Parts: sequence; structure tokens; C-alpha cells
Amino acid sequence: MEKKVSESVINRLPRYYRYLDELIKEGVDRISSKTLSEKMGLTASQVRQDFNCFGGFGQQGYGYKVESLKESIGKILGIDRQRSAILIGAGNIGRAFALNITFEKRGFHLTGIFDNDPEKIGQTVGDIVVSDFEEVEKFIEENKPEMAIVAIPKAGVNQVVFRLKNAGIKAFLNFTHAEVEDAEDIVVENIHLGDSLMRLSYKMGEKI
Amino acid sequence: MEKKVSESVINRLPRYYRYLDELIKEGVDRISSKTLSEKMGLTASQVRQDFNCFGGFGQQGYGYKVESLKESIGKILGIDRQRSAILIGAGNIGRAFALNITFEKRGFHLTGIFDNDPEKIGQTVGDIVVSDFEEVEKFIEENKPEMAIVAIPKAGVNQVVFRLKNAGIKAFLNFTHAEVEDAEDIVVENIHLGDSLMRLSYKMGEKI
DNA sequence: TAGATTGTTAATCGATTAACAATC
DNA sequence: TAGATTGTTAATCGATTAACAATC
Repeated sequence: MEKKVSESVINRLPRYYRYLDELIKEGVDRISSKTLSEKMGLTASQVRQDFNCFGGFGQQGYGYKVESLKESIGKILGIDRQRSAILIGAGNIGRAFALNITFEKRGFHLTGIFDNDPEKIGQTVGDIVVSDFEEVEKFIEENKPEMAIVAIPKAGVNQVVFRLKNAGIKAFLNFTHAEVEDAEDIVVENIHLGDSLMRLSYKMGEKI
Repeated sequence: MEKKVSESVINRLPRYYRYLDELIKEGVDRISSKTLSEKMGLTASQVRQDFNCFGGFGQQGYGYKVESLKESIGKILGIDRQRSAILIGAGNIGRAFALNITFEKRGFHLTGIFDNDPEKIGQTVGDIVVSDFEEVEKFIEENKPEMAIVAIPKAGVNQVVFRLKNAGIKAFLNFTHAEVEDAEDIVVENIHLGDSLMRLSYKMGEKI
């Protein structure tokens, strides 16, 4: 884990993780870079280069042990341990996400849900009661969640991120249609559903 | 629109579109590549190169007209005209998406929702009644939707895509945690929520 | 006209691919 | 040992950045 790992590699890591998970379920316990690359539409070289960013998980002449490779990648991704999150916004997207990750779970644990709509406060999503957003700072201080999923109307996003950041949250999953203003000491991952739709629309025009 | 446009450029197009939309709302009607690039965290060169993939929308010594630039990009993205879509899967994610794009609308129009769960068939999402998935072929033939949003458990995705493809749908927005098997004559855009979460987790480990 | 900023060509940088020696 | 496949170095390709002539 010496030199900086490129964005492209990072983007592929979750996909490797998913494929390896599949392989385990299929009972495969060993795989070569060639076979894996064919399954995933990459080149064998690329697969080996990617893994070697983190220092060689394979065995010459043999290939990679699926189980331990998956475990290693999980560790790199930081999902070997439970991470706690809060959800801001109990609207459609927020609720769907909460119910979905609780189901799917992958080392993530939702500890609180917040909204500023009196209609929604007190409602239950999964097994969590929606709290007033005004209480979020107190909650963060007491429970120290590591990340926040922001699923609110786009107008409020930067104000909300600002408050959460000041309260101690450093990682944000942003579902709003707006960009989070860059700040040095936080990390943001965006899920722009509209962008995906536009990209699909573009591809339709190109290829069909 | 001569030579092939790279993936990187395509990925940036929706972002340009959103920023230009913001600018219009702020009443800005003219912008230089330099100013736009600073707002978006790119370089001025990159912005000009990107736009020139499609053949120069600017004016030397002046810059770009925001309104017409947005319109041009909208056209490139294929969102200048209404596109019709159906939703497969009326679970949490599917419903959230349906309600969300109806709200946000950007040239997309949802015409049908399908599920195979008897509990969900007959329910209403927005102003659309959920139909039995068994009727999807008939619906497609009659209504000719252009794309399908697939928000079902991952196990079924390839079978569902196969049926929809045979019925005439060529574009898919895939919300499942599985990959759609490559087929020559369709286009797929993936939204893997779990991947985004993993990437965020990775970034947390790196930067914080 | 002078200043500004594009469109476009050339230079640089980084990521992907190819090749091969190391070694299981 | 022989065969297979990695780890790693070198070659290629493509994307980003820099530079500048064209021109509004």
C-alpha cells in the first residue's frame, strides 16, 4: 500500500468484490487472472496490475485463492469491520435505501434517521424511528456515526453537510441532484440518479 | 459528431448539463471555459476539448452562451425529446425511483410498472397501477416504451432483461446488485448502490 | 483596433496492454 | 522437473494539459 492508487482501480474494486462473492457461492476456490478477466470484461494484465497496487495476493503457477482474495479486497475497501451510518431524509429515496442496505448488509449499520418534516418525525423505517433533524448534533455526539447518507431535496444539501461536518461526520453519500461543495477534510460519494438516466439516454442515441 | 467520443467525456456531460441549468437559474447568460472549469473542478482546456468533441458551441473572444450550450448538450444527451420508460419491480427502490423522476422530470416519462408479486399488483405508485409482469410483452407491443428500469432482486435480472429485450426494449437502467450479461444489441447503465457505499468506505480509510 | 477567448495542434502524463523473468 | 501463472518491467495507447494561432 505504498504509492497512490488511481481512481480507476478504486472504481473497479467493488466489482471484483462482487464477482469473487459470486465465485464463492458457485464453489470456486481458485481462479487465474485470465479467467477472472474474461468473466469481467477486462484483460488479465489489468487484473494483475490492479491487485498489485496492494501487493500481490496470488501464487505463481497457481492463481488466486478466491476466498482469501475476497477477504483482502474487503479489507482494502474497509468493509471487514462494521461501519455506522445515519440517514438524513426519510423521503422515498432515503427509505428505500435504508430498507435496502439493512436487507443486503455488507458491513454497514444504520443507527439513526433524521428529517425536518413533522409528518415524518416519529414514523418508523425498518426498525428505526425517524428523529427531528434538530437533534442530529446531539445524536452524533452520543453515537459517533461514521458516515451520513444524504437523501434530501437538493436545496438544503450544503447546509446539512456543513452542520454534520461540524458535528464530526467526515463521509457522505450524496443522493441529491446537487454537488456537495468541496471541503478538504471530508469525503463524498455521489449517486446522481438523473445523471445515470442521461447517460443511458446518450448511449441509446449512439448505439441503437 | 464524427469520431468516437470517449467514456470520460460522456460521463461528464450530465454534470455540464446540471451546472448550466444552475447558471440559467442564477441568471448567467454567458460563460467562459475558464470560469466554468473553475466551478466544476476541471481545466479550461478540458472543457473546450469536451465541447469540441461535438463541434464547437462557443464564440472566440466571447465564450459560450449558457442557454444555447445547455440546449446543445441536452440534444447530445438525447433528452430534448420525451423518452418513455417502464419500471420492473415495485419494491422500495423501484417506487422511490418512480416517484422521484416523475417529480424531477427531465424528458423522461414512465408509462408502466410491473411486478410479479400478487401483493403489489393492483397497487398504485404515483398515478400508475402496478401490472402483472406476465403482461409486460403485451404492454410493450402496444405502447413501445424505449427503456426499462430494472429494480428487482438480483437473481432474476438476466431472465427479465432477456424477455424485455425479445419484446423490443433496448435500453436498461439496472438497479440490481448483479451485472447484466453483455448482449450486443442493448445498452445498460448500472446503478450499484452497494458499490458506491464500498467506494465511500474505501475513501474514508484513505483520506481520514 | 485591442483584448479576450475560442478551436485546435502539440506535449505531457497516466492508464492499459504486452512481454517475460521469477517461481510455485 | 515441466507447466502454469504470477509479479513486474517496458511499450503502447488514450486522455489531459499546455500552447498558440484564429477570430469574434
